[in-house]
Amino acid sequence: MKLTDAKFKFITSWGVFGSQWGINKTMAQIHGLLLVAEQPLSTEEVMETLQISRGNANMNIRSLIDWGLVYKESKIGERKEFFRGEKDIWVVSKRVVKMRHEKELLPLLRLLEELNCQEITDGDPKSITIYKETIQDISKFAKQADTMLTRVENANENWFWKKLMKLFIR
Amino acid sequence: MKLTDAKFKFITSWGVFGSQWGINKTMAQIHGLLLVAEQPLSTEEVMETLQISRGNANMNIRSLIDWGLVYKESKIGERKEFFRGEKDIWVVSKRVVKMRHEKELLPLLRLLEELNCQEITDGDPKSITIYKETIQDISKFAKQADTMLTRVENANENWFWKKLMKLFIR
DNA sequence: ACAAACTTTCAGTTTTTACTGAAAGTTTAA
DNA sequence: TTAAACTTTCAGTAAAAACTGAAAGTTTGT
Repeated sequence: MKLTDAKFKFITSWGVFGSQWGINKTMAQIHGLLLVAEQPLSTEEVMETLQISRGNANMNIRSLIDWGLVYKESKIGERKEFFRGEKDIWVVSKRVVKMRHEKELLPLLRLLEELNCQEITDGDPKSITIYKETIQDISKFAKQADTMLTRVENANENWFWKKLMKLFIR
Repeated sequence: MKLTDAKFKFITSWGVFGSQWGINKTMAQIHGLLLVAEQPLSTEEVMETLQISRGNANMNIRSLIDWGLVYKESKIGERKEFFRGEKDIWVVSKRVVKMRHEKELLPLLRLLEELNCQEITDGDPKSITIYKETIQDISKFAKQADTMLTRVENANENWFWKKLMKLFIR
């Protein structure tokens, strides 16, 4: 098998996995491409390799930069921008965790807070109690998850895995 | 605020959060509805409450059953099927983790295994080495994540949080 | 100040995903 | 064995998400 073919296989699959997470296929493919690229690539090279339009390439590269998974670079003597993928997979996952934390858990916490504060004025008292308990349970859980995620986001790789592995070996 | 309104607010938002994860909006709404329902509900009641068609309700309820988030129940004297939501949020998350583990991580592990085995016959030796290292790093990480997830899936709630909290408080 | 080189935006289009509703299938009771 | 009561399926349709490409915007060197 040729190296190029292996890389293409990786990129394509990375796209599929990405789309199973909330990340769109092209965004994941660009990320995959930059993960296995030895040198930073230009927008043109990304467009060409993945056969996508300029707009598409540009938008998704921006997104990846927002996520902290790709960095903008310039080469001396070149006016074009080049893009370098974050290669440290631990850093990549921390960024993804952080993004999902913010976009998925924090809004839930806010909603639960709001529902917890709302006085329920109308309804069968027993039903109200049951409902409040349900919301309380979910809140408690969400808060614990929040604490844990915050800590993962600030953890150091070796320390994290070492501790975590130890933890699970009863 | 009326109890019914609060519940509706919860259900609608639960749908939004669901759709940010891979779960489709209606599936998440049905789940939300059954989370705050005191009694098991019939397909008809779900259809009516969420204003959705029979086919849609049926399909998504099946999905929820597959995920282990909803149980089928029968009431004596009633021919209809009723559906009860899993209320223990810890159980709910374990099921979701398990599902995502199977659908998202295992296929990645298989791909990486495959790429690791493939002999690369053609390409610059140095480039091949770099590529192999990249794949190796990702593999190593994916395997650790796999081990961890498997253990979470089998963990007991109190034990899990207690240990985890201890772990993170340096 | 100009224009070449490059990046960003966005209206229109394509692709993908989800939903409807009616028809087919299944179960139960008489 | 029949039919009523219920569940499932799926072809067609609607809604949502992603992509294209050309036009507008920006930066840089002379």
